[in-house]
Amino acid sequence: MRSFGDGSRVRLLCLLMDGRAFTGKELASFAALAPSTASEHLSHLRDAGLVRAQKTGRSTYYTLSSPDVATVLEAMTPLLPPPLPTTPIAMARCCYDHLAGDLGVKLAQALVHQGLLALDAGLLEKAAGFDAGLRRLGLALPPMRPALRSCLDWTARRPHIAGGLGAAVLAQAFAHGWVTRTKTPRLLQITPAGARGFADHYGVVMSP
Amino acid sequence: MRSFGDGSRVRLLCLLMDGRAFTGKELASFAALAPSTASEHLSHLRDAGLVRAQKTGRSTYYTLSSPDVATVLEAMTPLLPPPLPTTPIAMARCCYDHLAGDLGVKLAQALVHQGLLALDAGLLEKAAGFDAGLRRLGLALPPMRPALRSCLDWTARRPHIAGGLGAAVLAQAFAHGWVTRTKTPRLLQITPAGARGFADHYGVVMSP
DNA sequence: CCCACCCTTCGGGCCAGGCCGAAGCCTTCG
DNA sequence: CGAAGGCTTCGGCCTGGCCCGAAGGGTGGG
Repeated sequence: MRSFGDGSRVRLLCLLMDGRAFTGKELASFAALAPSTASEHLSHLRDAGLVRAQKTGRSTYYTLSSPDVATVLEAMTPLLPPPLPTTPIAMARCCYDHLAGDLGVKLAQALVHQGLLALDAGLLEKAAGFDAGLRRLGLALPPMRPALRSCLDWTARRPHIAGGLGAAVLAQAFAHGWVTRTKTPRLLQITPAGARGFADHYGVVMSP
Repeated sequence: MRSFGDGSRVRLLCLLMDGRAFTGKELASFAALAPSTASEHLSHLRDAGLVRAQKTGRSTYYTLSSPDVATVLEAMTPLLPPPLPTTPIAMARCCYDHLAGDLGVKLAQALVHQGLLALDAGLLEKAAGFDAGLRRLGLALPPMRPALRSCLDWTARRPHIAGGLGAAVLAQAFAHGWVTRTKTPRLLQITPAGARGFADHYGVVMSP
């Protein structure tokens, strides 16, 4: 519980929302902490069961231990008055394991337009064409996860797709090379192939 | 953010999950704090926008400022190893504005059985008979809220109904006198009329 | 084999802030 | 008008814990 009250720890957790595994050194430098301090925080988070540590060679890789942790962080963000300084061009971000940013919001709108999803009081829900749409788009949902969660975008304050569907969409985008990671955690770059892919598949056009 | 890291503040917020308004003195005694300490915490929480204070006569009544706050607390609970000491007989509790405990879990199962809801990977979702079921049961959804959220019960670890539907069910139960509040925050008593009402309306029978 | 690198542990400094009791202000009640 | 009850502010204590630098152990590269 104490983990969610400390700025540095929340910063570390937010970095891990990237979904990738990071080494202690990387996390320390991104979070602007001395390696020793970051190590202490990460040990604490590990003991609290919020992150998982995996030793590989001389590095230790940290990941969030469960989507539940990401859920808490997501739930907290609408309450933080300044939504944290974000990069100016946050067109495409990943949010733990799904797409966010402008791209995420527009994909959600596209799926509503295609009849897979519906908007109810600002939240996304399954619609009649859900299963048929999945097949048409070639999306495979991971098992053992809620198929759909609505997630509010940090900056745009509009819903995008989380849950199993969100993970499937992001996995598809990576598999097709539509997006690539950048040096900045969580920030994604849309490739030329992606611009075509998102347009053809989903009817989404990103403004320059 | 600091608000979610301090045990006393979280305790105060959890008390307000009752959904009712409490005075500062009540909150202080329930949270085992000196009135001055509780006052400081509550001022802090008010400044952070998490609770709302309303002065009435010589008392100040506090409530959670938005369902978003309850969402964070709910999201945090699966992560806390000991799910907080709960009352041994937690047959019926309210969880901010909806029913939880055994009664909440059983109501959710009943609505699944009646075809209003469906279970997907442990989470509740709308099903085909949703709208028809609402009319049959005489439930009116409040506007401007997500109709359905699945919420994990603290003790039973099984989903119950939150969101607008959860609020409607609880409101109906209060209106019909099926449940009454007790001295313990959040703990509800099922009335004899309630035992009949839940059985007739929902087909739910509470074991003694 | 030695060095470079990474992580962790230890010691110590330092400050935030949690906590309380006392005092002050306001409202209500007799 | 005085007394009582409730909330807040203030002062002061004190602990928890955040942070860092230095030292120690383990791993991989040259």
